[in-house]
Amino acid sequence: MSNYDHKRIEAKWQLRWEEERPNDVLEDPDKPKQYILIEFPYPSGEGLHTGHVRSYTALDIVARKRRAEGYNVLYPIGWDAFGLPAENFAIKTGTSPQITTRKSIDTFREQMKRIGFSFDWHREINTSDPTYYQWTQWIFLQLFKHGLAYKAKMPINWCPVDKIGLANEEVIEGKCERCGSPVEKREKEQWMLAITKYADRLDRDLDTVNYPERIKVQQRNWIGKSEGAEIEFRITNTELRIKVFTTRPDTLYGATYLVLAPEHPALANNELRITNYEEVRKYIEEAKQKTDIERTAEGKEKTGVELKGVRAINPATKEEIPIFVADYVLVHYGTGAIMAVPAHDERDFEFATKFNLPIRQVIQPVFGIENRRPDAEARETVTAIAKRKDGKILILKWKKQPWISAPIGGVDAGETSEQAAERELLEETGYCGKAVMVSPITIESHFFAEHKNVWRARYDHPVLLEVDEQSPKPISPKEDALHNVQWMTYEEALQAVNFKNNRLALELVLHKPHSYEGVSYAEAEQIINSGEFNGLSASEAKEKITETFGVKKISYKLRDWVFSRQRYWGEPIPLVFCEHCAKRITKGELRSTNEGEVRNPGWVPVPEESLPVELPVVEKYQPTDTGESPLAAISEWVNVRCPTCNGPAKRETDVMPNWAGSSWYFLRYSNPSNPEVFASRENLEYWLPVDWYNGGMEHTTLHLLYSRFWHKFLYDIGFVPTEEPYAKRTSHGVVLANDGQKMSKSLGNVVNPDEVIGQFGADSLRIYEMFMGPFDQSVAWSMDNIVGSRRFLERVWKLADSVKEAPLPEPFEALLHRSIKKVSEDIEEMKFNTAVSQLMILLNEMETLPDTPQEAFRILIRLLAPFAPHIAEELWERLGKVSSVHKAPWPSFDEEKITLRSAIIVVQVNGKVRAQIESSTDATEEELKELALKLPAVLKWTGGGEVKRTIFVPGRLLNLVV
RNA sequence: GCCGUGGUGGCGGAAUUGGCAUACGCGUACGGUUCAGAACCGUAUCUCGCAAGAGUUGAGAGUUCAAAUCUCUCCCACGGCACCA
Repeated sequence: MSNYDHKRIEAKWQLRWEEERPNDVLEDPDKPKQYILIEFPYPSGEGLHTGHVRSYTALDIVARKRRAEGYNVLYPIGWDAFGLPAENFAIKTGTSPQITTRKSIDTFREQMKRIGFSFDWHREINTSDPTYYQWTQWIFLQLFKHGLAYKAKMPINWCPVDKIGLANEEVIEGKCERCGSPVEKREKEQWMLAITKYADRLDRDLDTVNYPERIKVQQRNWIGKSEGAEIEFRITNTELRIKVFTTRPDTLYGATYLVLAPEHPALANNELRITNYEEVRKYIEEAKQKTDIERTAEGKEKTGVELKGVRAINPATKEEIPIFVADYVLVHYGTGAIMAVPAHDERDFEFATKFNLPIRQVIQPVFGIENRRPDAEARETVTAIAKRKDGKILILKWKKQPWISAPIGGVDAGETSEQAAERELLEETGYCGKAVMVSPITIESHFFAEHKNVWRARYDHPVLLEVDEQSPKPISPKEDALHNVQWMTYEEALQAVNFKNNRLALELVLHKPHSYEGVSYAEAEQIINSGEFNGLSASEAKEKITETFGVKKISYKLRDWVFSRQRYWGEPIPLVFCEHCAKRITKGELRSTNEGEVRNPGWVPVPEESLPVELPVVEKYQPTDTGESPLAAISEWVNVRCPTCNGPAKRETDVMPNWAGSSWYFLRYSNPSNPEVFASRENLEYWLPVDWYNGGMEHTTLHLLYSRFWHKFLYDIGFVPTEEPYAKRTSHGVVLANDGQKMSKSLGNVVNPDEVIGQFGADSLRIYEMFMGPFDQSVAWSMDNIVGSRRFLERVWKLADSVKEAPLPEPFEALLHRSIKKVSEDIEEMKFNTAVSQLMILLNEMETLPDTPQEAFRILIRLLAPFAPHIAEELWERLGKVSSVHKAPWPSFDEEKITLRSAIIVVQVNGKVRAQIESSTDATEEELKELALKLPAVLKWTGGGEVKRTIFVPGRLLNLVV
């Protein structure tokens, strides 16, 4: 037989698939469905990237396997075609994005077909196609109508180079994500989407989906939910009140000053009647001019100005406390104002130290703290020891400075998951060791700064010893969850324990502080305490203090989505502004049931039947310096009639961000050419949710969150049948260049898949990309290693020559069945590298057989088919099959046949391998022991001595302890 | 600083209910084939040691008959977030 000629074979089958379209699917209610999805690419001018190939091949394998298992599989492809590169290219060359995009798409499509992906090409979509973005605009209008889109003047991140407003998500370390230049702040009218209204559900519903933990964690962090309270502070000389948000209402008695963000509205026109307003105004101006990097680049050095002539009243202590403006407080979080509790917050502590403000502790860990090492630095792990009512103890750890972030309930601050589990256990069983409100003492900050260990110094140091009922022994870290303890005195402990490695837990039993330099405890208690809340646990205190002085409140880090781009190459926002209607709505002459119109007076939606609002052809793509879209220059497009009053009106010239089209594309795949609706209910019900969605980690906080938001909204208004779009999400690692760096044009280390295909073939490329390393980890490309994959396929090719009707030898049959199992399971777990490895092992074994049994070879080909579809198809045909290998059912395995009848048992003496015995799998311990003790290799090490103990793992191992 | 992931031969990596560490592939060496080379085939390939043997999974300790895997104390790399009260 001829040599393996990948060019001929791949061309032949690609042509056949093009004609026969085996992967175009129709909805078939009688067949179970599988919706397999990859993130559709942005069709850049650079062509397909090896990273695309890795991800698409992986899910292609999954899709092909699912088809072989009898599922009706939807594996679609499309183009996320709006985006900056095409527009920037247009600015440079004058070539319209429409043209460059079309060209790029053609290239991508050709490249993909050369790799043999089993996409359903008849469902191809393109976000920049008017028949597609018509529906993007439609969805936007629904958001508008439901009051989730609003125009707001707000400081936005402005990139002076790209001349574009950026979403927070697009600002990386204060720099523009695209060009890396420092981002400025500008006030700009922007369309916003109220994603924060969905914050809670976006967080909560993560429990219902199958995403990797790290994605859930990242999303949760991004949403940043925190529960707390809003508390009002009265101001001395005005009627004004200032609201603060805090997660620690239990520390209210320790609030010794207030801080407002520079942008806080109460500061705008000296409403507070500050006597040093000039100074304050100057500070605010300075803060505004600072970019985000500058604010953080100054390190942790806090700045601020006291507002003279006004004071706030702490509602709990009734004390008058100073107010500051400082830029360490952010406007857009909480209420833009905080109550500062320096004793229990690092930042407040730092500020208070610098400005010499009182620091007042109000929370005390109950059972004290334990230091693993007596000389431990402040930032090391500290441990709280809690004693339960039944006498058992728990050791809880956190990594914080105990006197600054006093642990709430022992662990809340910075606890690990393990500790959380312990806490839950605790809460169930009930223990008496939560932090309590104590009568606090006031110390002056200068004193505090000099004596940081002062709180520790107040405790006595008896020793806690873990004691087994029978024999006392020092605490073993392994069993530190729950155990019986007794309490010993320090002297007793010294005698019972050896101090090796200081592995002795010192319990710092809580005592009332003895005395203080200058202030006795008794005196301190007189000065201030937590009043009627003394003695409560911190969590109880939170509840009660919130009830008494404020209201419960939940805050999120997530901010509303800046949805406007002053650009050309995007979906036009389908709204017009009508001066006339604006006036009538504000005056109340015009009533609208449309929440968007009410909320944004004068903004009128383009009627749905007039959609799409098509992107007009322009001559200049350059955005203006004032930040307006190039669309603003086309007066015949801008000037329209108002859909409501038919008066003169102007179109919105901003376009949508890239994220718009990709927020719902997976819905369109279910019904891609429907002119009536974005997708029919029927088709959505058949295909949704997406069963398996793979993509990059870089999209976890942007695309993934945005599309979940849109989906939930569409669910709420009754257009999609599921609350979550994706049942399962996985992510791929990045393919790096062989130098371990990111592939980039400027570094000249980009690998072009076309070249690899030319030299080695698409099948080799696919196999290599799967074999190169764990799918979810980054791997560097290697041109040297790819030959291994090529050789593997060549050997499969050659083996076909020796295929005969031949029986399966017994040990080989076991391997065959084990291989089916391994490959099947590995695909499901995305362990493609070991799946390929198993195929290699199987091939190696087959090569040692005198003849290649037909049956075994056919199974090999079927297992190989998802990975290397072309060669598999060709060999399948050579075996005389008329129908495609991709239509053949997935091989099944027999668990019985996997277990070998005989096995090699490892014999250890004292845990070291000394010999091997070949025996039947079901041999008993006694039989094997007898055999083993006759072996010279074993005798040498047992020395004929008595075997004290035997450990036996059936079918695997025998360990003799002498 | 916080959160997450990872650290195993010359290289990519395998092995996780604790049970033969280094599967599979690359590279390298030697041999075969060849006029020669490429390709291909075979053998070898963690370290020390002639060998018997001993050591080895980022470092150190612990638990165990047995640890890459579990526990503790550290170190390093990568990714994300970063004054979020």
